[in-house]
Amino acid sequence: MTDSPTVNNDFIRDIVRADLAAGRYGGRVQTRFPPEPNGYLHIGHAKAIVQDFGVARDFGGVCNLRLDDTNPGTEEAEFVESIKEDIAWLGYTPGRVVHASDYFFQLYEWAEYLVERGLAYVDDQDGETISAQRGGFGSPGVESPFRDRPAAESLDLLRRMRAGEFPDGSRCLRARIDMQAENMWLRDPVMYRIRHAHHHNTGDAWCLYPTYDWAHGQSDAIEGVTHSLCTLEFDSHRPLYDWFLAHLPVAEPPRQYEFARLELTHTITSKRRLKALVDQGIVDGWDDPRMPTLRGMRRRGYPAAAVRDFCTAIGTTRNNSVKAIEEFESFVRRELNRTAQRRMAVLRPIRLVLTNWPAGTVEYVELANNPENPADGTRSVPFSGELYIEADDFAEVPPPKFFRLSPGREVRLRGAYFVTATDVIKDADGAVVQVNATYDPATRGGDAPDGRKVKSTMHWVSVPHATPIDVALYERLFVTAAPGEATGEALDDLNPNSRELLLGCRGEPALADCAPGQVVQFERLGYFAADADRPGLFHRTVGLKDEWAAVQRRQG
RNA sequence: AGGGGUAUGGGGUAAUUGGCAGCCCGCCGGAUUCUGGUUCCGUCAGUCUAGGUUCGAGUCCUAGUACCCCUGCCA
Repeated sequence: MTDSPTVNNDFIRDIVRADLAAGRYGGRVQTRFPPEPNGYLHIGHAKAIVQDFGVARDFGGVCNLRLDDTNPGTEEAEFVESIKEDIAWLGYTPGRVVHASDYFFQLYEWAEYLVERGLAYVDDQDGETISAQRGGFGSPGVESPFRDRPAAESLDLLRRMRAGEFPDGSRCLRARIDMQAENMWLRDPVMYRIRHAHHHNTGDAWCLYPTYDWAHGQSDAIEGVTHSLCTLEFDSHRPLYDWFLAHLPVAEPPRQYEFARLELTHTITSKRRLKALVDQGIVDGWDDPRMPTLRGMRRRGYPAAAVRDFCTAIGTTRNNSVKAIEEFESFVRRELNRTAQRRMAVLRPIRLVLTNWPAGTVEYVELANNPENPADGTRSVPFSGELYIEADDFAEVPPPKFFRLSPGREVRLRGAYFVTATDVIKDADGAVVQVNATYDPATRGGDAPDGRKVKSTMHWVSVPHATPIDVALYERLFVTAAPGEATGEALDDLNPNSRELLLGCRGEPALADCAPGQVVQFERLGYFAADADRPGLFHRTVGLKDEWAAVQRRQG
């Protein structure tokens, strides 16, 4: 390929800088984000969006949103709105919102221009024949018998095609390039196909629709795009992109640059496979929190800033690679740690009774909403002599390096008191159902006047104030494959994920105040997002770093 | 089969174009801490293979190997 770009983590900006320095495009930078409106945007698109809009922003240019709607069979107006919303959620504003179909007329004029110059011709053969004639890798193609028909004849036929005289698939317009070319896309590619179909934007004005290759570069040129960024699979299309523009009256043609698409472990970023999950009812829809769609991630509580930062950090290269989902999660955690308020909730409760607590007394303790951000203020949480604590926070026989509650040991209940376990009550099976303890009234607020320390602080919920809340837990982010696909990982991940589990208890009045979509950190349990539509339902956004894994390891 | 692209610690990604292989995630260890979280510090570990050029090679040359993309009237 010509001018293969240097590879580094931001080679596109290097190119733009060089173009600017060379005075190309009059010092102007313009990009575009060109999704086909046939599905919802996902994490893979986020990388392209961050790249397209980011480059424009960094160099004082604009980035248009261009709906690439050249194929009326697959595109629906329904998706156009969602695409606009998702881009806005990510924090970007298109310079203009345009459609490839806005350029259908100009495209058609340019097609006649090429026909008149003998650079395009109408082929009367069907698709199967054309495909067979294209040849294969290492073997040349066969020229169409219509390749050398007079320009006037092609022009006449093209006009009649446009007028609707011929049925679908009966003829097509082809660029007249080179049937011997090593690059398949140069073997007289199809420019126009006949489709008597309704188009969401142009209605019934056309029965002739341009292919991607005929529409894309030309749309870029019409719009004033300078740097046309796309994914690596279009690398082999670039000579065709350049060929069209070289033969059209375009002064300073845009250039196409390709980068690797984003892939994540434990995730699918194939529109086709995501659609299968939706269609088969495996997930609730495109905005199911398990989906790697922008809508799914938003519902799951991923901050847009985290998605943006991740896409920026992974850089833009020409290396195919699969990013670890853990790295993405680390960006989500970093952002959420700054912004999410803290709340207490107990996932697997065990009862803790303070035997020396004055019966019937309730106290309120003040807790910081977010130690990372004091401006978030404090809240009052009810405390009583009957509490739930995390079952894992108590061990009748503490293993080595276990610092939390066990008989005879003193720990702190966050923001409240020091407590010391005295004895346990077991059920018929010998399982601990209640831990009895005493509290030290002098330690109110969580500090001992005599300066003694405890090795652990634990979260708790007052039993009389506890309320169950729903939490949708996901074992791992998203899903890995559509059902029935032989990846070996598929449904195992999905089954436990899709269940909604009861998370224990709610003791915090402020929990009820969670706005739809708000993310909180439940102490030591992870980050949870309040569902936008169902009050009282929380989705697990991400766990804390490595969650309990480190604990398990230490405990052997 | 032909063409193109890409190979750097466990996972990613840099290296002023021939000059001390750096950074992020992760792991492990330490310090701080009202949660074993956060924050801070530190450790571990890498140039696909085989030759060659050179004072010096991740970088240049030769020959291999592996993976990705390309024969839609999809984008």
